[in-house]
Amino acid sequence: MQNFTARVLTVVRRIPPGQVATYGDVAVAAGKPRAARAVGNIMRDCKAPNVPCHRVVAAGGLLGGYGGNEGLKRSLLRAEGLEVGRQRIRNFRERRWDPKRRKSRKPL
DNA sequence: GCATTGACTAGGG
DNA sequence: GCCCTAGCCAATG
Repeated sequence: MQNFTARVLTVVRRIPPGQVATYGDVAVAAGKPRAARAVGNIMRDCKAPNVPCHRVVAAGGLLGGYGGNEGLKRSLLRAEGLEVGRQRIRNFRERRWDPKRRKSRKPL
């Protein structure tokens, strides 16, 4: 078992390109469905380069933030094939990462 | 250990 | 569709 932070980073790392997850989704995948806020705080640090923090957005498809460079976040997401509006992702529902699809662990 | 902060979320007006 | 409020959690001083 690792710290919540470590789990969150691991989860975010598993988000494939072209897809996005909300802070709440990440929190759920990390084991604490109510820690969306904490997830945001952890992202804020975002010191791990292997963690695509720009793929983590707010609920409803809102962009959320990006250390003050939210414009950059829009560009990155758009570059991955997402339809980003002024402050919301249009095809968010289609591009939302499915945490249930995490690594098929060979159910036997 | 307590108080404050913050890339959050859901609900009500 | 927008603004405000209450709840929740980890990190930091």
